[in-house]
This record gives sequence, structure tokens and C-alpha cells, in this order.
Amino acid sequence: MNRRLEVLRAIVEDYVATEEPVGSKSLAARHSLGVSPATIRNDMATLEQEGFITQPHTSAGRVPTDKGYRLFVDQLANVKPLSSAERRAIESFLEGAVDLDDVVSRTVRLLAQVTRQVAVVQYPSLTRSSVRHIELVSLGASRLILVLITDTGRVEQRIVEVNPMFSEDVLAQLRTRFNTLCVGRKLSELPDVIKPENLRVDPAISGTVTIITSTLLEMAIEQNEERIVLAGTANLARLGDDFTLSVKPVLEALEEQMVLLHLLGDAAESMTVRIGEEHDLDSLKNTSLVATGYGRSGDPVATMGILGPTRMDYPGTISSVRAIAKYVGRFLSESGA
Amino acid sequence: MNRRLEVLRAIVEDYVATEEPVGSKSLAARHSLGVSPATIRNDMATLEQEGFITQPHTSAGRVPTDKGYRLFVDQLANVKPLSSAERRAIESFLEGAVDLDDVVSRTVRLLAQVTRQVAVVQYPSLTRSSVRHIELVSLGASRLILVLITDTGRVEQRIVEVNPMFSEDVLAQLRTRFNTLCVGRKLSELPDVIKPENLRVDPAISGTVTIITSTLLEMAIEQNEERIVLAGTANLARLGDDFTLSVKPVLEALEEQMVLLHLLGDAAESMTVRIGEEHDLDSLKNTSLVATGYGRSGDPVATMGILGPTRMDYPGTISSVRAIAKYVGRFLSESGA
DNA sequence: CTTGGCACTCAGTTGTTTCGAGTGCCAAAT
DNA sequence: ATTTGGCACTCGAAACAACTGAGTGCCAAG
Repeated sequence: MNRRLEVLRAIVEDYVATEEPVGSKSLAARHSLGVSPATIRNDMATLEQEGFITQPHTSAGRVPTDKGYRLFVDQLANVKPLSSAERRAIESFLEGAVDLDDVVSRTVRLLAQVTRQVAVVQYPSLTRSSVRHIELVSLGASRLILVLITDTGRVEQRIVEVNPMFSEDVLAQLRTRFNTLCVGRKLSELPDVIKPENLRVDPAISGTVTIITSTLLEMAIEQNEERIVLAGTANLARLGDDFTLSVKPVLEALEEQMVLLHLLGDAAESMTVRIGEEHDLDSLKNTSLVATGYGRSGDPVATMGILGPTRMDYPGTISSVRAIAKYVGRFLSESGA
Repeated sequence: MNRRLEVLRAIVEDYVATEEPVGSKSLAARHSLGVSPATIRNDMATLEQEGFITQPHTSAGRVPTDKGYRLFVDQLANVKPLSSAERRAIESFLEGAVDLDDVVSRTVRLLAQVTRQVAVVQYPSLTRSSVRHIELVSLGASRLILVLITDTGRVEQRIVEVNPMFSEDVLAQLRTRFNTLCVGRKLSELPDVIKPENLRVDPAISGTVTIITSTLLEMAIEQNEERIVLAGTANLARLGDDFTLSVKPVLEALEEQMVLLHLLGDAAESMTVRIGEEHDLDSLKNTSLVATGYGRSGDPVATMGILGPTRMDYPGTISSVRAIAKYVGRFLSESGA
């Protein structure tokens, strides 16, 4: 029955707007459904039996369940387009970004500000990007700096102790070798590519070179493989206590970024909405995740999204997240290869 | 009179611990002051007249004023040493840091976690550091990457459009010239040093070189001159509403990092505590700042600290901030020149 | 200067009542 | 078969009242 879905939509919308259980009478008043409160009550009873809504207590209105939100998101939420003001805000916010770090940190702040939720942005995955350049620079007598630049614009550097230092000639030679071997390769391929037999270095310095290659591999694979940035935790103060209490442990576990990575995990591809009990983590039962992949012209290299209470404005949030992901993707493409 | 100060200390300690106005009777009970509640009441009356404490309402206990906290911090707070557990936590937290970004982000998270307040860390000031190396790397046909490494370990890179690209020879020449001119100079000196007449480049490419030099100056001076990182805003949820409400606008203005920079401003040297009304900003009247400079072996290159409610554990917080600053300073020295 | 006694104040708690939005159900209307 | 108005019922929230007790200031005695 079509009207029943209409009623569910109305309930979700009103509940999100008012944060209070919604009753049949006020529903009839605020939406022109063309039927009487009594009819709505009947529909509500059915919806409740089917598990889409529930009553906090007997003499109260109805509240959507996770299942109700799910139906709403899947079938009822017609994406609302951004206002041109929002569009402009997004553009100008990203406009001045000078490098990848800057893009990411602006993006996460923007997401938090626009959605007024806690925003999470994953750095473009190193493993999915490829090498654009490797640079070796000597810094005085015993250390050199190793710089790895990827086609996603990410620049990693590490200082390496090298004793004794090579001559400039050897350094140039090494630089060329590394670049010849690695440029254009996926980072994940590097372990197969960087091998002593491929480098063919003078055995006299092979020990030192090993330090360099292992550092390089560390940069490429192990360390920092998946970095995550978040912002807007101040929004927790605004959001309800129940939500705050449930997310806080997760945020505090940020040191263990694994949790957040896991959360974002499956969202790699398209827009993903995960509602309340759909999470693996019990502590997130009042929490929803709205996340999407982003990257150069649609080809996702990482994930971004927001965490908020299940009671959130899904259409608005979804379109904000989608829009920002799109802009960032375009931005990366422009400044890219 | 000595006992009156003892009473003030007791009031501050109890109020910080319980978050409730403290009365004469419970004070006498919890601290062995050796006098009766009535005596304490007399002292309290005096302290109130002198403006160190105040009553929220008639039939309630006393609460310290900003002035009271100030006296407490200046004269009564005997710094409590960190437990060895805390000490170890700090060390191990910073242990794995791989580069400056990592040090800073670990530091700010550590500060937030240890003090359970909102932590603010300023990046080692570029203007106060000097050039260790400048690197130019060609990236394909029309762009090159410009890397600036400072002796504080900070690495800034920027991608520059260069059309047409120089030959490798010219690039090497430029690289040498830049480094000869700049290495060892304070960043603030660069504008005086990098001048066309000093570079003596072929007029044919001087236009392009100008783009590079201006980008370099931008990196050194204008942009990012003072970056700030903060963490622990989730602690806002735990702290009182009054505090949250007062800091939130400030945090939201983080985009305008000027506010925070201004806040940290005078703390450049030693440990600074600014309490409530002592701030320039009215909105911070319930907020205290505990900040200190940090840097290589005592020579401060930047500032770090925390923001919390005036009702905070000053001795504990101060010693935590001091300890972390000390460790980070040592850490920077070790990995430094 | 300290102390015990005493009358007074008032925020917070607890208990009671009232109010009303909301419900389910039923019989009549469409 | 569905919709609708009517009606009795429920129960959380708000409004109100009374009570409690920690805390105060003051004073006279130690």
C-alpha cells in the first residue's frame, strides 16, 4: 500500500526534524496526506507490526526503527540537490588548497561543517596509487632524506641515517636506478621490484642501500598505509548524549585507527549507508555511517564519510557527502598527472 | 595569615575534585586543618571580601574566582611529579614517530589524552627555523616539485607549473644556486636573499624562475606560516556545558587559526597559565589556557598547550604539559641536526 | 582569635496532581 | 473493504507544594 510508505516517510522526516516521537494527529496536520488521523493510526499499527516504527512508551508517538530508516533511505529518500550557496561554499573552501595534506584537512573540516556531524576522511590509499618520483637528497655528512611522490599527490619523506655518506655520483646513480625501476609502478608492486639483483649496486655499499630500500618499502607498504583524519568531534556536544556516549569510545580508540578503517572498509565503492544495528560494533547501535569512495574521476582511491546519530537528515547528508566527494575527486584529477 | 591560604587551597582542590561548591563543614571534615568549621567560616568570609572566592547563591558553599585560581596557581600549587607510568606512556607514545608531522600529531593526541582536555599544538614556526635544503624535481613535461626542508625537520612541498620545462642541466644549476644562497639562512631572511640579481639566471627563463621563487617565498613566509593542530575536542562532551558553549565558537573559528595563534601568542617562552577573565576574549571567561613553549633543548620554536574549564586540575595539567613539552623538545633535538 | 549555638536561607529532592498528546477499538459511513 | 468520528484509557511531562538539609552570618562565651 502506497500511502503507508508515505506515512513512514512523513514519520521519518518529522522525527528527524523535531527529535520527538510523532503522533497521528500532528502528522495529519503537518503533511497534507488527505486522510484523517484515525486512518493514519491504522497505518501506523501496521507499520509497527512490520517492524518499521516503534513506540518508546505506550502513550507516546512513533519513532522509526533501524529497519524503518533503512526502507526510507533505500526507497523514499529523494536526494535533495545542494543549494547553489552550498555549492559555492564547497568550491571556495577547497579552492586554496596547496597540497594533498591541505586538500584532505580542508575536506574533513568542510564535511564536518556542512553536515554538522563527525567527519572521517581516509587518505588516498598508498597501495592503490603508483610512484611518480623518488628523490634522494643528501643532508650533510651522515643522513639523507628519502622522498616518495605518488600520482595521487601524496608526498612521504623519511630521514635515513647513512654512514658513511655516498658521493654525489653514487647518489645520482642510485636515484636513477630507483626511478627507473619504480616510476609508474603500483606501490604494492614495489616489494617485487626493488630487489638487490635489480639494483645491482656495488657490494661495498650494499649494506647501506639495504637500509634505504627497507625504509622505502616501509613508506610504501607498512607504515601509514591507511591514514585517517577526522574532524567535527565538537559536534558531539550538540548531538544527543546517547549518541555521544556510543561514539566516544570509538573515537577514543582512534589511536587504533583500525576501527575506523574497518568502519569505512566496505564503503570503498559507491555511496554506503550503514544504520544502527547494521554495524558490527554493538557500541554503534545509535550511530549511522554515510560514506562513499572518492578519487580521480570516479575511480576511488579512498573513502570519506560521516558518523552521526541514526536520527539524522539522510537525504541532506547523503547529498552533501556525495557532492564533496565529487568535488574532491575532480580536484585531485585537475592537480593530478 | 597562613591558614587562610591553606583554606583557599583546600577549597580549590575540593571544588576541582567534586565540581560542587564547598562548605565549611565538609572542608573541615576532609582536610585536617585542626580548626572548627566556624573558624573556617570566618576565613571564608575574609577570602570572599578579598575576592578570591564567591557564593553561587546564599545558602551554598564557596567557589573559587578567577583571582582565587590565580593565587592558587602562583603560590599554592606544588607541582606534582608524574607517575612513572605516565612517564612511560609519554615516551612510548612518541617513540614510533617517523617525521615531524607524525611527532606533532602524536603530541597533540597525547596531550589531549593525558590531560583529558582540548589540546593545541603549534607547528615549529617556520620563521624561526632555517633552511636545511631546497630541492627541485622535475615531474614530467610541465611541472616540478619544490621541496623545502628546515632544520626543525619540517618538510614543505609545492607543485609548480613550469612551461616549458628546463633541461636537467638548468635544473641542477638552479638547485645549486638556491641552495648556495639559502642553506643555513633563517626563513625570514629569504626575501632579502632570493633576488634576481643574486640568482643571475639566463633572461630567457627568468619569467619561469620568478614563479618558482615566489612560490618558495610563499612557502617560507606567507602560507602556512603558523600551523596549528588540535585534538581532544571530544572531551568537550565530558566537560560542562558552560565550558563547551564558551569554547565551541572559538573552535569553530579554527578556520581562522588566528584566534588560536593569538591565544598561544604570549606563551612562547615559559609555562603560561591564563585564567578566565584574563583572556582578551569574552567568550573564554570560563576557560583557562595552560601553555608552554617547546623546542630543541629548551630553545622554543613553537607553543603547545591545552584549553579547559577554569575549574581544572592545575597542578596535574601543568606538570603534564610541561613534561610533554620537555619530551618533545628532546625528541626534536635527537632527530635534529 | 576560636568556638559552639542558633536562627535563617534557599536549592534540590520528593510527592502529588493535573494535563494532554497519543493510543486502540468499535460502530457507522463511504 | 476501507475510512472515519467517537470514546475510554494510558502515562509521561509539567506544574505545584512541601520538606530537607547543607550552608550561612552573627553573637556571646571560652
